[in-house]
Amino acid sequence: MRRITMADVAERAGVSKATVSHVINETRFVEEATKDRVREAIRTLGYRPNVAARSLTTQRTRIIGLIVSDVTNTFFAELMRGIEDVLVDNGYSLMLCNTNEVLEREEYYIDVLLRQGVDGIIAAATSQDWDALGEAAKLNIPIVMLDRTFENADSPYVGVNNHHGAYLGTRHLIERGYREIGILSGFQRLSTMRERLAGFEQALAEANLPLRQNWCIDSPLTIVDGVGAMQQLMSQAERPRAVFISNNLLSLGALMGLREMDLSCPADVAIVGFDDHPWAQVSDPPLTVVRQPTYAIGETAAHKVLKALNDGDAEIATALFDCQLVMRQSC
Amino acid sequence: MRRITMADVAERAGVSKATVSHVINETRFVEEATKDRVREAIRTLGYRPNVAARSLTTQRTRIIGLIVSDVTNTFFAELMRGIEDVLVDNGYSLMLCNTNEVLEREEYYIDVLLRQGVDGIIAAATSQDWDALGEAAKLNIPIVMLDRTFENADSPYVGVNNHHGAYLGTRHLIERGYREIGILSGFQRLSTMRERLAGFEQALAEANLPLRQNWCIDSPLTIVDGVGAMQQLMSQAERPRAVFISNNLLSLGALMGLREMDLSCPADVAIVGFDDHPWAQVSDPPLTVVRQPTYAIGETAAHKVLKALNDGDAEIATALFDCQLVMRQSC
DNA sequence: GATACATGATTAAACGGTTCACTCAGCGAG
DNA sequence: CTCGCTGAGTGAACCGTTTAATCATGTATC
Repeated sequence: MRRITMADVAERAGVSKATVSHVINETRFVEEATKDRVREAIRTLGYRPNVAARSLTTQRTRIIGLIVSDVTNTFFAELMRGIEDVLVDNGYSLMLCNTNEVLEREEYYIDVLLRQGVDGIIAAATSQDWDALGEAAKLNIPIVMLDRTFENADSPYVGVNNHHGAYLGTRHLIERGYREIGILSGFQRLSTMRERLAGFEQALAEANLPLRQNWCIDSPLTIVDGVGAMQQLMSQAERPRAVFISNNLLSLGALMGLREMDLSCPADVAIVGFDDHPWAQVSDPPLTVVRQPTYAIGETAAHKVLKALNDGDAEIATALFDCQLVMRQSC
Repeated sequence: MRRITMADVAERAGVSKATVSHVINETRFVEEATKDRVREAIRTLGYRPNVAARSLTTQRTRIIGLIVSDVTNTFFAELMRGIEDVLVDNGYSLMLCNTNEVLEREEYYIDVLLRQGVDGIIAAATSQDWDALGEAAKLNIPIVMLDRTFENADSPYVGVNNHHGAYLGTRHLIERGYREIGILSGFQRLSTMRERLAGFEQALAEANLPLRQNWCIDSPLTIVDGVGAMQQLMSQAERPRAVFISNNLLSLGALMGLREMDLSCPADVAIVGFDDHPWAQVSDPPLTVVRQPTYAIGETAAHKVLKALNDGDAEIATALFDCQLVMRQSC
């Protein structure tokens, strides 16, 4: 069965293709009677515009590319939900690109998005410079940096005040009386991780506590790496009494690691994590965490791309949200 | 800056557009020397084919639409990861449609996917009949049902043997000596939920245990509803000593609900959940669950759409995976 | 009655690829 | 010498829209 095209509709309604187009897009005045005939034809024929053809002429696709590093991380999933909700509301679709934090895959995906001709890109990028995203920028495609950014990224950025968040969490540990504090952190190439480490350091410094390098562990942001990192930390001769953990996957891994070593939290070591997670309420122990307004971050990011798309010249500002300390029982 | 088109490449390489196309797609023999000139031109000009134009003639988009009900549910996220991994490997892109389990949104999205001209659809549908997906089927777009299916769905289905999974979980409770067993289940309109309930019932029947209606609670598949459902179950005069929970979000909610009521698991009530989750290992107590091979299910679903796309007439079979009981300490 | 101006719709040229049918040169066979 | 074939490449139609330019009609103006 041949696809129904605009020409079919035009013929059936006894008008020209142009008129059909104008009825559909409301781009010119068309007499009510004619409109009715067109709409009637559309309905009875079951006509559905072909977006490929449309994008070919309009040079727009109403697709936004979303680059994230790990969809199975609830943090990103929640972000996606926020983004997607505002996109649907505005008639945009979302093309998902999951990079697993590997650079080549990110580059590949950016190329795909450009061929696809996406109207905008929201990126929780794993790359740390303009090499990959620069291609998009050159083509004047609006980019919004999500969760992380990098030096010279002149695109708007939507995220949280990581420095302050980590500061908050660490200070909480200090206020609770802990003096020997370590940190589990991720790739230092990620701005979030650098900022959180800095916040951690500031809190220690203000309290005149020493920063011990062997208590600062960097690891990839996965659960298994979290297990390893925590065990590495805790198998030292002198071990910390408390740990600030910069990422929710690492927190989970850390909890598992402790279990394997038969250490308990907070008795043996206290924990404050970054990013809240529904399961953090029922874990053993329930985790004290620094929470980000994740869904709102997603929504905001989406609004920003759309804004850039609609009033093109407007300068889109970066948006930084505040974190919030959620106290539970891990310290 | 004007977009670079195929004509530019052709001119620069001193050949026709046709030749350029053949070089790119390897669709005819082209002399090595000519190929080189073309490739050189592509590189120096930074040419990137326009997929909209391409799809317009080929009538294919190399996009697969994925319909899921809740991206923040790790189960679906993991499914997505599996799907996406095989799609990238095959040069396909993924358009994400998150329905939040609301029918209208699903219908809207299906329409969007059809306009977009996706090549195939993988759907963890919320709809229970062909009303919504039928449109796609009529257009001969391959559909793969994911996780759930419905009566008369003649599309291939990829999921697990839910009946047996639930049976396994319930029997485990019985073997552990529990006699008063309830169930927390979801929308009965979803095939998964019906099948799990049936498996539960069979296990009870085989053990000659009564099925008490007031111990069978149905609720929407969200955490908060899980809290309510568990509390409803446990605030009865006579309450069960064990519960089989058909979904991971409900399990989490149940754990929270117990906590609020100051009941402990497994002392007051034992739990076996459905779907594993990394956090289930560190929850209090670590949850005994029926695990699905989630990532593999996703991969398989993706392979099936691609198969349908490549050898169009081949009959694509349904794939049912087995579940596995993961014993921890909640019973 | 001629001119100008709205009004509502049409025509045709893009948009950027793919692909079918065709050309052209070179070569071997009869 | 002609014919037919082969190998490499070209030309142009087409895919289904949007949109600028144009047109036909009716109405108001002078």
